[in-house]
Amino acid sequence: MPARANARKEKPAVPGSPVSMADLARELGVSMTTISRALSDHHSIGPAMKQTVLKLAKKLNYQPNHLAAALRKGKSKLLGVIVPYIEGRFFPSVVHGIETEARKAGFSVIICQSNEDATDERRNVDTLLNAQVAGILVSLARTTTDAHHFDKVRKRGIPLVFFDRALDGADINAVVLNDREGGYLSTKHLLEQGCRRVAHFAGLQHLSIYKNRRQGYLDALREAGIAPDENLIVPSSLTVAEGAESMARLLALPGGPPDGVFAAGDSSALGALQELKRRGLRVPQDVALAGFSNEGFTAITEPMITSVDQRCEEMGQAAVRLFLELFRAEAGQTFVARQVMLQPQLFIRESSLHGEQ
Amino acid sequence: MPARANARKEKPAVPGSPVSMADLARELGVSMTTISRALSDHHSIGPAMKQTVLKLAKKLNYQPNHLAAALRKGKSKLLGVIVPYIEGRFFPSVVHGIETEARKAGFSVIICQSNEDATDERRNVDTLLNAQVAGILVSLARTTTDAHHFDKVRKRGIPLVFFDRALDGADINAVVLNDREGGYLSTKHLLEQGCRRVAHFAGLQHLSIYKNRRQGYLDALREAGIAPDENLIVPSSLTVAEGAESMARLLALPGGPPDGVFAAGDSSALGALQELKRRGLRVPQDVALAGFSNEGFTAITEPMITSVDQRCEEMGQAAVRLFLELFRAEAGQTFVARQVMLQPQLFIRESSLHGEQ
DNA sequence: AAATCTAACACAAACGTTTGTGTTAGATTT
DNA sequence: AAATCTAACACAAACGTTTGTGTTAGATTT
Repeated sequence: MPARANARKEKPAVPGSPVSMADLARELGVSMTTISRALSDHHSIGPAMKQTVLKLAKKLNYQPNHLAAALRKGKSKLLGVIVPYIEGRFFPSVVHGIETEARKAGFSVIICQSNEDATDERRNVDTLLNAQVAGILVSLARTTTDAHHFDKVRKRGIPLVFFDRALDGADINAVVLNDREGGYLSTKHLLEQGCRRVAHFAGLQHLSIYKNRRQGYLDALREAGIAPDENLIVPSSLTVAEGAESMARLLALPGGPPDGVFAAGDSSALGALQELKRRGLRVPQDVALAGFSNEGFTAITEPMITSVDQRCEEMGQAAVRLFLELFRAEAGQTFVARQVMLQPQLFIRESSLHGEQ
Repeated sequence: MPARANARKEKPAVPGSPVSMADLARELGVSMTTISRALSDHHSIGPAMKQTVLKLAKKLNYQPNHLAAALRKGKSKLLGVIVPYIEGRFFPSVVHGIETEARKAGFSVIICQSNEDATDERRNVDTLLNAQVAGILVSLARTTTDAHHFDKVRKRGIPLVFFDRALDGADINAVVLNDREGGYLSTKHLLEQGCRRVAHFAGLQHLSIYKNRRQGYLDALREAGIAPDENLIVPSSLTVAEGAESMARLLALPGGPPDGVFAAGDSSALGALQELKRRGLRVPQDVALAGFSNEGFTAITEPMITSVDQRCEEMGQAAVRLFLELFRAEAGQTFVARQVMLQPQLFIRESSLHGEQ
């Protein structure tokens, strides 16, 4: 038997429990230091010993305990993600992108839902901090106005990255879509197709994404020398039902119906489409339509609906990359907060193509 | 100053770092034991002391370190979930159900994607074990045939629950949909609508879900006294394109076209619908259609497509509940493996309703 | 030949909890 | 009045790592 070092009480390995570094050390008659450093490829361990340790680790099926490592190092390999909900197309796709990109860097993602509720969101933040995550990626709940619960995160020096729905201000890290550009491209396209009275289903204006889409719409109008008509801008919750309803109201407008609609959400564009078809109006000949989000169903309806793609997966990836930069720069000094803006892509489909019909 | 107990080296609290139990103990001049037990409402701590500790914890904004607790207790509050991917309707909804239910019980969920790849799945299992999860919920990758990587999980005594896509065998815990019943209900409904030649788009037969849907189809035919016609059973990857193609082939059948189709997936039903419309055939008058999964688009197409709902969220919830039972019974002896079977729900829509058209 | 360097390891403390086992003072029982 | 009990705390080890600081033997330099 070789001399056994650094074993405080020389316990035998208990068969059922998973094998630890102590087990490897005992087996080889070396210290745990050597095991730990051999496994992490430290320079002070000889190549022969490294081989021996690696081989034994494989043979005994040693599995490192990340919890213990995280506790000691003060840094886990967990990445927290808070989304309003996991449904529809957008958030699942972003999460997909996040998980894929995070795993490449060796991080596991813990996912939380805020259910669009600020209180739940606050609880989520605490949960993630208690789980000692290395960073937090968050898309704000609709009801979040007070953002004090994120102060804790910064105070602890934990990287915080917003995606899609971010706080205002220049001192935050965020990945967002250029919603203004999306609104601009969409409206400009409708105008190029010959529309002169383009209406807009506008989302809740206290959310910047909807404010920006509206601004893009206005910019495109101005560029075309068309004065915006307040009657054509309809505040909306952007549901299917409200889309249909808004469409009906627009058709009854004293100034005449619009010849195009840019909806800030696909569902409301769908509602409008259904309403138009019910009335026997043709899309796009009578009214051209464009939505936002590039939901799966936009390629299925008849006619298919033109829409703005939000680059969901790229957004997730970009958020993780930004986190990684922050994480790695941590040791350094003050990192300048950065906003990454993704460019939207307009998918032109039948609902807006006059020439093709 | 009160006497300070149990402080090995009497370190002052360093301002930047988060407050620990040691800080609370120092502040109150009691032992960490008292702090820990006061916070966990242990009976050997007096009510007055409990109040004092709780108040101070709140005042100093003490946040427990779950990692440390998990390390010491050998039990974390993390629940691992492995899904093939996070997209479409099914898996995001199940994950939604899982997260909601898990959080109620104080668990956080770590999510992994296998990308339908057995090797990734194996890696996911290791990752989750290394993260010391309290349990694993998994829906198998399509390519998984060898399931040895789950042996480790059992050996460690960690609850393992399959959902939707499970291994065969009676010694596993699983929550699945009664796919046979789904196929049966769907086909029976088509027969009741007057169909006599019902075709079936069948998925990959090595996956039990598709085998069972096919069996349900056969059962319904037999019950109606109709001999199954092999020409009407089309092996399919269930994509939109293949659905259209299969439909075209069926229409050219020497024995005449079918008057109904039960597709094992909604996308292929959509493909069939599109093909029929291209050819000027009427749905459901010429050919009635029913799909499977109750995807969002089934309520949007014209006509809307009849489909079987898979109870995605209930499945997630049921999987978590089963995990919790296993988790809590752990201390006890052998738990008898259980299979929970959810009953599918048929959503009848225009694509199959002869009477209504 | 003495002094210095380097490679390759070991010591031991530390991360922040939890918990089985003392210990003490006061209350209760005999 | 002595013995026993209970309430309310403290001691100290432990979970499985990581890491700054020794220590030693052999190689290299002066």
